[in-house]
Amino acid sequence: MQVRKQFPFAIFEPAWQRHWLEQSTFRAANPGEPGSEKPKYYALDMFPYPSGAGLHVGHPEGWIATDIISRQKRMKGFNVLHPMGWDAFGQPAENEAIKRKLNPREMVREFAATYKQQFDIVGLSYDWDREINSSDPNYYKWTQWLFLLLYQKGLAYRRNAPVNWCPVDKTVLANEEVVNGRCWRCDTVVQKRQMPQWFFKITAYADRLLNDLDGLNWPEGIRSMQRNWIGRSEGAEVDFVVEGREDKLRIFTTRPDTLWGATFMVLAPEHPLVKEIASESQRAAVDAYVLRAQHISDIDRLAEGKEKTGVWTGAYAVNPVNNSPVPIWIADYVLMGYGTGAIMAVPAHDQRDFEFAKKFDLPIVQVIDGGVAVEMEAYTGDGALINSGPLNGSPGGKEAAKKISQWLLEQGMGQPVVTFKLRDWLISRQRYWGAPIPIIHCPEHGEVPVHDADLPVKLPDVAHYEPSGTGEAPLATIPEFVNTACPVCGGPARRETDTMGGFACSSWYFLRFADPHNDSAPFSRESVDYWLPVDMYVGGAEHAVMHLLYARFWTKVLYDAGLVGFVEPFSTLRNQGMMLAYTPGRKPSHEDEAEETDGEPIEDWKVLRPEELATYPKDQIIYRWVKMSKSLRNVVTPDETAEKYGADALRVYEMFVAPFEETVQWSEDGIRGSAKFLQRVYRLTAQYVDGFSRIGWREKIERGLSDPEKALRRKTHQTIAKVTDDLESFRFNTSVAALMEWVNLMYEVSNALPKGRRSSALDEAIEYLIRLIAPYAPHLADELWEALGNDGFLYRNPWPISDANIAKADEITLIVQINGKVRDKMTAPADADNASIVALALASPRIRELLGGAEPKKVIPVAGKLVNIVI
RNA sequence: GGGGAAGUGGUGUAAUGGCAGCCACGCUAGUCUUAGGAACUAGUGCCGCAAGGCGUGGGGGUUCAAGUCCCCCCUUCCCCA
Repeated sequence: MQVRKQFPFAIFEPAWQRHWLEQSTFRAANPGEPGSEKPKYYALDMFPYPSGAGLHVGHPEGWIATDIISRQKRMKGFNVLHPMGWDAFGQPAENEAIKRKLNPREMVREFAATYKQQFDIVGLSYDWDREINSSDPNYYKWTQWLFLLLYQKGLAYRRNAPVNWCPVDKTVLANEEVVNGRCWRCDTVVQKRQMPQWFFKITAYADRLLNDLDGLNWPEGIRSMQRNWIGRSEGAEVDFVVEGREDKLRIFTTRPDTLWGATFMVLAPEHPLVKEIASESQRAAVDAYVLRAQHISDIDRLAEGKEKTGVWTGAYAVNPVNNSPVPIWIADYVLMGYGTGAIMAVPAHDQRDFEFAKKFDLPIVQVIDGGVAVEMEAYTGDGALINSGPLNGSPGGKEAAKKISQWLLEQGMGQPVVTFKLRDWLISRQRYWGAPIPIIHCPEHGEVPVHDADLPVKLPDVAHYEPSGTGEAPLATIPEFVNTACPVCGGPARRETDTMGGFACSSWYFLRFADPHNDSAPFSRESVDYWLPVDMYVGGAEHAVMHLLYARFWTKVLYDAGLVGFVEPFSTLRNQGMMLAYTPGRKPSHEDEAEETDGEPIEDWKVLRPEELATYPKDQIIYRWVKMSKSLRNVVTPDETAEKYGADALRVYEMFVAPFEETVQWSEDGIRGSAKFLQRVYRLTAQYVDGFSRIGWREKIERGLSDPEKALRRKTHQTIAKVTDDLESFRFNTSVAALMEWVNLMYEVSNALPKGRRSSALDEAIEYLIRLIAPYAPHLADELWEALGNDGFLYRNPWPISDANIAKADEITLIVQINGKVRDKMTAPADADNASIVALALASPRIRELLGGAEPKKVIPVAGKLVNIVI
């Protein structure tokens, strides 16, 4: 092997990628095949939508991490499933196809091919035999089959419902897809519409989805987001009688313990009773207010700090616990869609009620003693109940709330209830590019599921598929698709023309990877029993409450149906951090502000277009760290980076630059360090390739090592342990630092060696270095492994095991402190006990001088570390 | 407003309650008879000639010992309202 100035990654990286591909190196053994007797490991990336915007260096961070884990697990003797596929159905793909005036089917195929090529450039070790595409009929056949499974279990149903309508994407959205009142895809303000829609009854699993979170090895942040999204709250429903009427007003409250403090009620303007109870004198004001509220979005209605508005209806209700009359108001801060659309207002202990009471001069009665009078703001803390009749003196809070709900039940005034914020999952989309919902509407038999044998209901090939804008699905305009026969009576019937939102496809794809070619079932029980659950799942945190919740839900449904034997699909989850780019921009101009459509927020910063960048005054350019994305024109691609520095350098750098889950400010300044490190590995190895013998160093290693060689050997075994540990806990950055330290020491030992001499300790280090670095820099490792005279791929060779006896230091630096400040350092035997290190410390001339004969008040020895002398 | 994460050199970062700053970037000086976006050597938290002192967003506390644990406050990011 020639020692070159620049290590020739451009030659050997593509060569090894070719070898791996040609020999199906990373094919996972199915149950029953040779290799399946090994323990299994399933490392999964969230499957991407292959966008035409292509990849940037932020995308591969997670893929590199799972790849490193996969490669290491193979070396540790696991049968590793590491698959990849395409989340090809859904709005993102369809919108892009419309914009580019392409057929989505062909577009996705083309983009997926590009992605695949980019994966290969980074050296990712996927088992491409298992590639899946959610828009392939062989895949969505089973998505439809699973829809029918949910339908038969009563977990899929159709009803007329007010839904989130995106006027730009021309379809409805699930609650989870509405972000701050806007469409998650195009950022348009969503509208409310009444339409018949399909739902999955995820609410039936709310408690299980909540409880099972506890056992998962997931980031706490994601689990808490799911808990908040599910939003379980215990409270009570209380009935208030409307004075002079039969009607009862039912309210929900999480604070039944403050019932005595309810001094008025507030109804949502849309509440059905509003019209009936409004008094003659108030009617005009009420009608005007109701009309006005219709034009304000939910977001604005709930906005914090907004001046409260409202109108008295002229009616009174009766507080059931003390029979006081309470006026009934309407106000837009109460929403019809939440709870019962009516609240009891307790101004003393709820801030919004407090503001309302102040504004309209309503009575405020304090019922929880917070130590001070409620004057400037509501008191929401705990305390003893006051002004609460029979409950005076007992503590308020959760326990009291429970007791009072029970008491309300006994009195027939209400009952304890558990509510969830979680709503049923809206799955209908009035779009073309999705799996058709396999239901037929028959005039005689109503909704009829399509027979299994008739699946898949194929998406027809059409020239035009743009959404109509009327809310009617594009499929409805295709008679050949719509008109069909009823599976029950054979009479004329119409197919359902809504398609499923993309999250249906991604709710089970991790199961299909276990058995991707099965054409008689979505997957065999045997395959999922062997491969699932996923041992390591990695992706972006943006899927916290959508995909991850839906996939958990489907898994539980499948468990109940006996199709899988586990209740949680992803044992361990890790999220990579965001990738930011330093991006030139400018203040918005007046033209920009004029361009903004009404209701759009005005950004305080605009990215500079390339043509602007050249001419814009330098001193007015404002640089910011913002998310890397095509639309901000700040993308750095993995291909260009790999071409410049090598795929291995890119991999090592992305792992080294920051802790895995941290946000990264991308810059090329550091990557040269990673490339340099790999080059140092290459050159060091090249120096000792001639005459290297794996047997040779093992025979000699026990004899005649110099002190530096012994130190190197210690470092070798310490590093093996460190890297192994760090990989287990996803601390890639510190593991790379440990490898660098070790290589630096190897150079020291090597440079001190007489020319032409070799050292068995160095040979040992080199061999283990190549193995340890293999998951991070697989091309370089295979190249060096071969250069050392070995056959085959490195991943078939075992991961090194650290020898604890060798790793153990026999000497330590003993720190001697006086009053906690370091005053002396000395070497001491590593196993010296407390008594001997105290003796050593006190014997130090420097310490004796500083003590000046004074008797220490206290001496604290910490064996193996330090002695602290207190004077 | 609620929930979560975080704040350490010029920069990215590292530190089972036990020497703050490992590793890397950058920078400074030097070596290699040309050149340098190469390689190597040495140095590099701040103040100070030095001895030494000071230092982990701010303020308290616990401890022989606090970046780390507790309380209060400030700032940034993410999620939910």
